Amino acid sequence: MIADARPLQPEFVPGDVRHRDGEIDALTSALEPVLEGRHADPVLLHGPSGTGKTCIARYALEKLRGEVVDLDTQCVNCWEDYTRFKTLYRLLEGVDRALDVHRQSTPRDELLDRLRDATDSPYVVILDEVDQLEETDVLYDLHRTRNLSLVLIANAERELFADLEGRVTSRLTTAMRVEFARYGVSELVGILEDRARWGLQEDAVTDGQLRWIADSAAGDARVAIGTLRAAAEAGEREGLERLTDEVVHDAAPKAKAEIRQKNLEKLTDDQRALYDIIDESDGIRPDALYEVYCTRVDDPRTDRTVRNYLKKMRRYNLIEPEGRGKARQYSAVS
DNA sequence: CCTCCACTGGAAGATCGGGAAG
DNA sequence: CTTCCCGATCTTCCAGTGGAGG
Repeated sequence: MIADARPLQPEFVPGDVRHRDGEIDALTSALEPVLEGRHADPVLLHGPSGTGKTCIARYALEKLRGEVVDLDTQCVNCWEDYTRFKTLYRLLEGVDRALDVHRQSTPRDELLDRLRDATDSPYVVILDEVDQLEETDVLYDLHRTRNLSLVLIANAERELFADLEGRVTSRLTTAMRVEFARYGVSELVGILEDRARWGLQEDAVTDGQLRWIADSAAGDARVAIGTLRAAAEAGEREGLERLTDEVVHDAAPKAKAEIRQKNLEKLTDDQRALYDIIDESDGIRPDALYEVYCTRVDDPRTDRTVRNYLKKMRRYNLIEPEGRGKARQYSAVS
C-alpha cells in the first residue's frame, strides 16, 4: 500500500509546488537581496491553516540555498518555542552556536549577542506561527540584527498586529505581505494526486476517493494529506491492495483523533483533570469548572493559573468557549 | 440606559529547579 | 558546601469587558 511514507508527512516539501506560483514569485522576489549577500526586508505570509504557507516558505529557502553559498537558514515553530529564550536558542542552533548554551545561567541576552556575532553571512529565518510568540520584543531585536532576514508566518494578519508591541508594529508596516487563500477542491485533488503518486502503490486510491477527501478537508491541505495518510495506514494494517471507500471515509475522523490524542499527552496532570471535567460535561461555566477541579486534585492551583491552562488547551484546540461575559461556557472539541 | 458582577487576561512579584561560580 | 542567576511557572492584584437585570 505505502511505497514511501515521506510524501504523506505534513512537513514534506515537494520539489515542485502546485498552485502557488504567484505566492512563490512574491516571496522569492522579496528575498532577492539575499542573493547579493544583503539582508531582505521582513516578509509576512498570512492566511488560514493548511494553505501552504510553511510549505512555500521552506520551498523558497531550499531554492535559495541552492543559489547562495554560505547561506544559513532555520525554521522556528513559535507555537512550540514561544518564549524569547527558546526562539533565540533555536536560531543559534541554526548556525551551530548553541552547543554550550545548555547551561541556564548564561548572562541575560547573551543569546542575542551570540547570535549577532554568529551571523556574518546571510541568515534567513522562518518564524512559523509567529502569532503564538509571547515575547514579541524578540522580533524587534531580530529585525535589528545584521544579515538576518525574517519570513514571518501567521494565520490572521490583523490579530497578529493587535498583539505586537508598538515598536515592532512600526518596523513591520513596511513588510511585504503575501496572502494565502484556501485551496479549491480541484486544487486539493491535484495536491493529493501528487502525494498518492509519490507515496502509494499504483492504483491504491481512486480519483473519486481523492475527491471525497479533498471535499471533506474544506480547503485545508494539511487535513487532506493527513486524511490520505490515515487511510493509507489503515489500508496497510488491513493488508489491502486498494483502498475501499469505507476505509477512506473512516480516515477523516481518525486523522483528527490522532491529533487530539497527541495534544492530550502534552497536558500536565492538572490540565488533564480540567480537560476531563470539561469533556464529561455538556458545557460548563468557569466558576463551576474551578469548583469541581478543586475537589478532583490534591493540591489545586489558583483560578488565575487555571485560566492559563484553559488558554493553553484552547491553543491546542482541545476545548472551545461558547458565549461571552457571564454566559461563557467551555466544552470539549468533539 | 445604567449598574452589577462573572469572566478575562495583563503586569509584577514569588517560588522552584538546575547549573555555575565562589 | 553556599550563593547567585537563569528561565519557567505560579500567585497576587487589578483593570477592562460585556451580558443580565433593574
